[in-house]
Formats: sequence, structure tokens, C-alpha cells
Amino acid sequence: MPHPTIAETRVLIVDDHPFMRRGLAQTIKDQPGLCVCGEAGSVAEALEIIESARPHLAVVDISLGEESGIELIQSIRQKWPEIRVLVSSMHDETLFAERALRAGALGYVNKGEPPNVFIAALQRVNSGQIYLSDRMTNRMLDHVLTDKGEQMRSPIETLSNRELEVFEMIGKGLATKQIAAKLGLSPKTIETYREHIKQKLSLSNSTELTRSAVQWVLEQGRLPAGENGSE
Amino acid sequence: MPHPTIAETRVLIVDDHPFMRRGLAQTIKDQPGLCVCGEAGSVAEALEIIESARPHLAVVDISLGEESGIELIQSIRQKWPEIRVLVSSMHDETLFAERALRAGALGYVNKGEPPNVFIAALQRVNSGQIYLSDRMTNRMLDHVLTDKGEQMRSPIETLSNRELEVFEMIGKGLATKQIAAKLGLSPKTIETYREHIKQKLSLSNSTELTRSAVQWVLEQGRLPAGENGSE
DNA sequence: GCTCTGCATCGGGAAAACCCTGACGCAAAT
DNA sequence: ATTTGCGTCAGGGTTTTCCCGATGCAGAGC
Repeated sequence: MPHPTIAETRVLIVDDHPFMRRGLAQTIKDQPGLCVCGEAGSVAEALEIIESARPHLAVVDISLGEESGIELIQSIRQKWPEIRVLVSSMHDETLFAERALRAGALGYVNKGEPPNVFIAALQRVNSGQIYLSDRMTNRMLDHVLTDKGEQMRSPIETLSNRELEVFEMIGKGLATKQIAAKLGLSPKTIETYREHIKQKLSLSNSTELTRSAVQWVLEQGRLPAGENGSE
Repeated sequence: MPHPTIAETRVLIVDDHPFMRRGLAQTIKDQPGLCVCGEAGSVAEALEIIESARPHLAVVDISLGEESGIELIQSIRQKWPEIRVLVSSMHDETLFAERALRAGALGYVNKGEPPNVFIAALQRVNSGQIYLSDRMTNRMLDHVLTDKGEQMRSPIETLSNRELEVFEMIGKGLATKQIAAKLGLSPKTIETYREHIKQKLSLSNSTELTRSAVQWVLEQGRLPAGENGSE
């Protein structure tokens, strides 16, 4: 059914949710001049498809289940710097937009946005320009200009990528050893991250750290704080 | 769209992500016998559409931005008990599946699942049966069968007074030593309580204990229509 | 260039927490 | 009268935390 026009811009979709992929694909396909050249649900799959399909654009989700979209962006940046990446995430932009751009993405758009906003972002990125929401653009400008006036910054934003990753896992109930195993690192390294996080967030012991992390994860997911019957 | 078959099952989609809605809608439309009679991005919108479109089935996301899908399910249950609800969420099923069913949903399926699993779940719910993943089904059966003689509402109610007291302090971020000091007891005693609590709540390590305690404390703080009276 | 700061990664070692086992008095229940 | 559960604690081996490092590497600034 597709008539592969010669000059269409090829887009790769990377998202771990099949339905989200489908929704994005459908919206992109509707757009003249754009076509979806592949869909991936994991980092490995994405890299594989890039090899064969050579997309011009990539739409990547930040949280790919166990994996991190940030790392994928860095890999793409290294191997195929000509591919332009638009990050689409359902997480707080104040936390991830800056990280995404630093990693090499050209834009960050929230998944809650309507299709026309998304398409606008995609086309802006396609033209080589940066896309951010107005709110986020202002915020980053402020951030640069006022320099030391970081009073409105949440301390959580000062966490590095790795630290944030570990923080989230702590909040999900993983023990130090489990996190180390999942990330393929030494438990000693995770301990160091825990210390750094505690320092940055002014937490005095591991209980407070866990408490803070759990609270944050619950807020992120807007979970109605349930009792858990785990195990 | 030109031949509206007489006996099609009408499905309402409730999700705050437009692309997710679109992906779900597309997949449902592909299925013979099913049609999408409406899409909603909020609780209010959902209730409105139900009035006019009268769906047979509703697919609802648990986390609707600021709102809670759980409340929507309860409303639907009250006003239109004949509508069968399938919950689709991207969050951990161990945290929400039980709450979703208690609220009146007939099924819970994770958004990470492939379309065929989702469709199977939807059709199962459509036939009036409960759908849960195998893993979750076993877990809940265990839960039910483990209780002895009485239907224990929440395992937290099995805690003794002292244990509950300690549990709450853990949830507030106090370390073992601090709790001991505050209660005028030996840290050893607090350790014992921690052990007992972990046993009674089936928690395997101290991280899970802290996590569970924090969640419980937060839940205590904000719950209008709480179901666990507990003390 | 060189320095300095920040990040990511790990180790040593003492202190603390954990976890298991057991204990003892005391009350209520059987 | 025996059992059961609660509240309290100790011993001792295992694991984690916590504070002290260290290394390599990348970018910012002089």
C-alpha cells in the first residue's frame, strides 16, 4: 500500500510501548513528506534498524523500560551525527529536556502534547533547529543568563544522569546490589552514587534517601500511593 | 466508515496521551466486531462521552495526568455497572492491578504488552471474564489462599500496636537508632520489630520495608475515601 | 598548552545495620 | 494449664553503610 516516494524524509520511532509506536507512526505517516522507516522497542533494535534503514530523523522515548534513551542518543550522536533526534517523553521536561539536548538530541517534546505540536517539533528538528516548549526555552535562557540565580531549581535537577538513574531505582525498591547487577557495575560504585545523592539532596542517612526516592517515584508516576503486597 | 454494522461492540478509550489513544484506537478498529465510539483525555470528558456514546467497553489508563483513573472506574461502576472496564497502564501491575479490580475493573493489562495480548485481554473482559497476566493471577491467588480463616483486608492490620508505631516512624524517615531513642528502647528491640514487620508484610529486605512504610505514610496523609481503616 | 572542576568508576576499612536464633515475663485465650 | 501472642532484649555472623580515598576522562577557563 505504500508508494515510496523518492524524496521522503525517513523517520525511525523508538519507544518501548507498541501502542505508542503505532500512534506516533500513524501521525507521522499522515504528514506529507514524512514516512516511517522503522520502529524499535529497545536500544539494540534501534541501532540495528538504523544500520539498514538509515533514517533522517529519530523519535526516541527517554525511558525505554530497563534501558535509557539518553544512552541511545549518545550512541547515535557518535556513529551517525547526521541523524537528528527528537526526544518524546512523558516525564517532567524540567528534568530531562536539558539532559536530552546535552546528549545530542535537537528537541524535546512531551507526549501529552497534541499531534500538531508534535509534528511542528519534528519538522523544526528536521530543519536542523532546536525545539523546546516555550516554558522550557525560557527556563533554560534564565538558567544561562541569571547564572547563579538557581533558586528555583529543584535539587533533584542537580543530579547527574547516573545519579538520577540510581535514585529512581532506589525509589522502585531495588537494593544496592540489585542496582549494581542491573547496571553491570560494582556495588561499590552504587554506594558512591548513593553518597553523592545524599549530599546533593541533603539527606543524612539511607532511610531518608530511600524515603525521598520512593516519594519522588510516586510523584513522578502520580501513583495513588497504594499499599503493596509485594512478593 | 461507511458500513456501521449493527452488532458492533462499542469501545471507549480513556488516556491522557493522544498518541497512545491513537495507537489503541487503530488496533481496536482492526479487530472485527469492535469499534471505537469515543476517545477521552480526562475524567470529565470520559463521563461526558459515556452519556452520549454509551460504550459497551472502556479501556482506561490508570494515570490520567493529574487525575486518577481509579476514581473514574468507581464512577463508571456506580452509574453504568453494565460497562466493562479494562485498565491499561504502564506502571507496575503489582502496585495497581489489585486496586483496579477492587475499584470495579474487570481486567488489567500492561501497556508494554504486544497488541495481540491486549486484544485478548479486551475480548476476555468483553465476555464478562476477568483478565490478569499469569504472573499477577498467581500472585493474587496466593494472596487470597494464604489468609487463614479471615479475609484480611490489609496485612498492615495484622501488625501489633508497637509494630505499627515503628512502621510509621520508618515511613517518616527515622533510622533504627532514632526510633529507639524516641521510644526509650534498645535499638535491638527496634530491630526485632523491623523483622516482625517484614515477616508479616512479606517484605524481603530493608529497602522494601522502607519503601512500603513510606508509601503507607503518604497514603495516610491523603485519602478521602480510604478503605483501610486500620486503627 | 595546562589546570581545574565534574563525572563515572572502583577500593579499604571501621561502624552500623541487618538477620537469625533464642530468651524471658506477662497477659489473654483455649 | 497450656498455648499463643506481645513486648522486650542479647549474641554473633553477615551484609551494608559511610567516609576516606583513588583513577581516568571530558570539558571549561586561563
